Amino acid sequence: MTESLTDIIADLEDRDLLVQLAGGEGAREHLLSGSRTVYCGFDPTAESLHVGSMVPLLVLKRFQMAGHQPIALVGGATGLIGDPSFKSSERSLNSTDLVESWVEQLKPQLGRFLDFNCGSNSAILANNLDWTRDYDVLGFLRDVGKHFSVNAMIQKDSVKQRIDREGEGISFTEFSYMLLQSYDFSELNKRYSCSVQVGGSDQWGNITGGIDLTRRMHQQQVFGVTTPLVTKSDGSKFGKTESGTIWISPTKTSPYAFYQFWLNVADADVYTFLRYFTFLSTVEIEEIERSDREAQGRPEAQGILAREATRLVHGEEGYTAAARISQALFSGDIGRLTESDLAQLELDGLPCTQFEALPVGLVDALVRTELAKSNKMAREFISNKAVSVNGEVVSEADVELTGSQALHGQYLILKRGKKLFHLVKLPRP
RNA sequence: GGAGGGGUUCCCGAGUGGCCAAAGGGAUCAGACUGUAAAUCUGACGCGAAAGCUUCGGUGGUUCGAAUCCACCCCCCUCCA
Repeated sequence: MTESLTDIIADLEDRDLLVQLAGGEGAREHLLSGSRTVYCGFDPTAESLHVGSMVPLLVLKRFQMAGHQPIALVGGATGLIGDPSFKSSERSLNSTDLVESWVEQLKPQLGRFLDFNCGSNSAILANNLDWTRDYDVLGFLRDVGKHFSVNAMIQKDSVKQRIDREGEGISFTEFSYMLLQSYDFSELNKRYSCSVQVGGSDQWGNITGGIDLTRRMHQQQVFGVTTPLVTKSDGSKFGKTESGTIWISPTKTSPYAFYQFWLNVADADVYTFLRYFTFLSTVEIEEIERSDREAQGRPEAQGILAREATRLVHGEEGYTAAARISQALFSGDIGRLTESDLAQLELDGLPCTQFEALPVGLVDALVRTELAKSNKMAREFISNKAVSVNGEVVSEADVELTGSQALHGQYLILKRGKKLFHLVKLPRP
């Protein structure tokens, strides 16, 4: 498999996915002259990865596609400590049980992006708890700690605000994080001859720490590649919507919601995101951009991005289901949906609530379906003409939902605002 | 252990006895305009239909009345030991 090496660095540069190379001039040459082992770590800070983690993860995949061997590392150990990099305040520690369960949930998510069965550059899944759990304190301080200068560590940008800024501080626990991540790199170098680490640009300090440590402990020159942190043109935070974080896990964010997230990406960001989040070639992406510019009206790019990203994360089936729901709900005529269309929407993961009996006041229904947080909000939405039932705007707060309105005697589609739908299911008459 | 500073509604941040459900900004939500964009404008933003009720780290207290005063406790920060 090593014979088909491509220039991964050129590819990353092309896609604006390369922020910095660490480890000196030799990095590109190193990657071009042979199949290398490349690692990227993901800390368990929740039960699922979110879209923000996709950039480095896909970069790892890009390395594999370019002929290198990827190691996806789950931070079973580092997740117990907490990375202080560019965090404005100390975080509270999660229990070991919790972190352990998150590790188990992250593993399959990481795995699905990489190929574990492709010969010499098959992916490896590792957990840094494996080599830190039984490391004794004195040994660690003597072998690893001795190589770090606190003077240098407090100069790092990543912890500067925690040290300089009035009103903030940093515990020794978090301060030690860098030692652990650095040690991971040197350990992976020893175990797997891993010579490249990929990470977001916020990981620069931790990566260079690992490069130095590996040189000191094993006399090996290793390298780092940092990827951009995804930002949005309007300055708001990437990966969050009104309903919260966009997760990879289908139980936390349905494929439909995931698809909608990408579909709603701003024009100003969409071509950048195509480069970051899809495997379409830059030539294809430029072509999309050109044709969008020439056509007036709605660009194609969001649809393509949504399709590609959803396929990557939720597979072809997830994508078709998501696209099918979107098509049904946004193409207008909700009243024309057939009974099986509606049943399919439910199966496809449109949020759905079973009601036991009718009539139910509309205000009540909005609260029960979580389309409104409180009765007060529900009333406000109704009076703003933001609520519709089966596609018909309802502006009277005291309206009751009755069985006779139900489509095919069984379903009601509630809509709040322009984009939020909820299926209400009634017992069969 | 000592000295000092601080903990306000999602976030930042005013408020230092009644006019405070608590300024201002941000975020968010809805509407108009649109392309399920962006920008802009309008409105909402503790709960309640309302009367009213519950909030300003916690618990008690002073007072006709407390986010504001007092006591104790918890947590954070800075400096000293």
